[in-house]
Amino acid sequence: MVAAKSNIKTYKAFQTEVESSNRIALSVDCVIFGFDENKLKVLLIRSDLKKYEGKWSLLGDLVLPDEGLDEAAYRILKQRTGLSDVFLEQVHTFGEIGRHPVNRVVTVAYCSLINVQHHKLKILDNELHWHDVDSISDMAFDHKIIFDTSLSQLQKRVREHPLGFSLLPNKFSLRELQNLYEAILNVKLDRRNFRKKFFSMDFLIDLDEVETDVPHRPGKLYRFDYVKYEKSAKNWNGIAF
Amino acid sequence: MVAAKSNIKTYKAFQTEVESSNRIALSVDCVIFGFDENKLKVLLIRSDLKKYEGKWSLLGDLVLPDEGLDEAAYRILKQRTGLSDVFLEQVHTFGEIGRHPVNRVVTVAYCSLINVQHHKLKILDNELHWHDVDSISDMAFDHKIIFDTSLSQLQKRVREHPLGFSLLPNKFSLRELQNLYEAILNVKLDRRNFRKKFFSMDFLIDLDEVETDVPHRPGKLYRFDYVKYEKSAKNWNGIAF
DNA sequence: AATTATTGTGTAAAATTTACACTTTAAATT
DNA sequence: AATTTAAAGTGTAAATTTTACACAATAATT
Repeated sequence: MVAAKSNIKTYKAFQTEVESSNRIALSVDCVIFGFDENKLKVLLIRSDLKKYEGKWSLLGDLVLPDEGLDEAAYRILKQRTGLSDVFLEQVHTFGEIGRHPVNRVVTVAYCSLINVQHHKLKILDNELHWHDVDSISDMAFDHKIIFDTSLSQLQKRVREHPLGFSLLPNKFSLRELQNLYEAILNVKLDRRNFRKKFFSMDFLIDLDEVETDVPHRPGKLYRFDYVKYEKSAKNWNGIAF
Repeated sequence: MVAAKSNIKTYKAFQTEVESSNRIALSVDCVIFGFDENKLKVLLIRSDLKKYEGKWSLLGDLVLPDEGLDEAAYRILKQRTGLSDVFLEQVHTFGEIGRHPVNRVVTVAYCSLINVQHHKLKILDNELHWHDVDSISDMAFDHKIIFDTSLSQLQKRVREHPLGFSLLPNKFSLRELQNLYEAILNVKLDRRNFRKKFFSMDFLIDLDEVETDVPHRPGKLYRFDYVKYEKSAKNWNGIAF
């Protein structure tokens, strides 16, 4: 009796298949958002490719053979900003044929939110620069598309989860929080309704402190209660404005 | 005067960098959802790796050097189901070090929604099988995680956009539509409120036909107005249940 | 003709969202 | 010290959306 035709491949067979296919390079690009002077910013670097000389690009690197994708993104963040322990989320993977002028490079985009006031944050490289998100026109590679996708996703996420706090200093006033949301969503919000909404969710901790050095009545300062948020996040419906 | 130290790399330099790094293989895996007998289904194939013999896996393949990611996903769908022109959306990219037992393979997951009643649909391969989504336990590789991620994303998407229609025949009754939503979201919905909601959005076309061969009062049949949806999608707030 | 199973329909209460203006406070100015 | 300035802090009513809920109509089956 003849054995039934089998579809099962050995390891060897698979390995051969992988090796014989032309390889594709894999990179990670980070869209690093910050918030400063009431503006949403993104951290960019001058392109290191001659073709894109003078253009700005996202912070990225090839993924190392022995590191995961998230890991690669964290490495880039750490290298470029000195920060670890920051918000980081995969956004989308971009793999159009012609997206890189030299090689076939598929890139996994990550969105990161950092607090630019953080004392550890040092922009180590003078090729790096914080750009206003609304003054970005063209960029190197397909990075404008990646950036646009990431910003859209941030706008969506920030309505569903209070991620925005990652962009603020630990202590912040409600005005700062509202400015942040207005900057991200690019809308004007009603102050009373905004306050009502945020107080109705239970994760602002009143610090019993107030702003200093403001030329008017100072606002109270709060911090975000991550613990309470983690617990209540599931049964919260998001922010409607 | 000495020229300032430059950060600019030539094509050559980049190419060398890419080539010298150990390469990572890239694949695409499709989570193909269907809806049949009032149950949400997913199309799986018996694993072709000896290690996972007897386990089921998603439909995937290595990405070819000259094809984009979406393109690769469409190719797989076409090969396995005979269908083109179906809903397809990238979900997430999985790149943990040990996720593939033989090689370093990073995979881009796609979610696809197909109408299993479609006349073109032929499951060509008898290694393929439609599984109830709620009876899936372990799978080959990290495919259970990929599947869970895709299902969660589907549940979320289906509340924001009426994607569900892709899973139904062209003509459907409101009961079928509700069954679909109940199957995807795994909840019971109020019939009157469900109908109200769907009629309040304007993209059901009354076909002036009714179900046949039902042993009770037949329901009216509708079809989905893709054109109207495309126009009104932007200013629609999603489905709350 | 009666039974059966499901379709089709409306309304009232509850919850959420929106629109909107005046008083309070601290710093800066006179 | 009094006045000015700029933003903080606060409540309510209307509109909208969501939820809960029950009975008459219809076609097929008996």
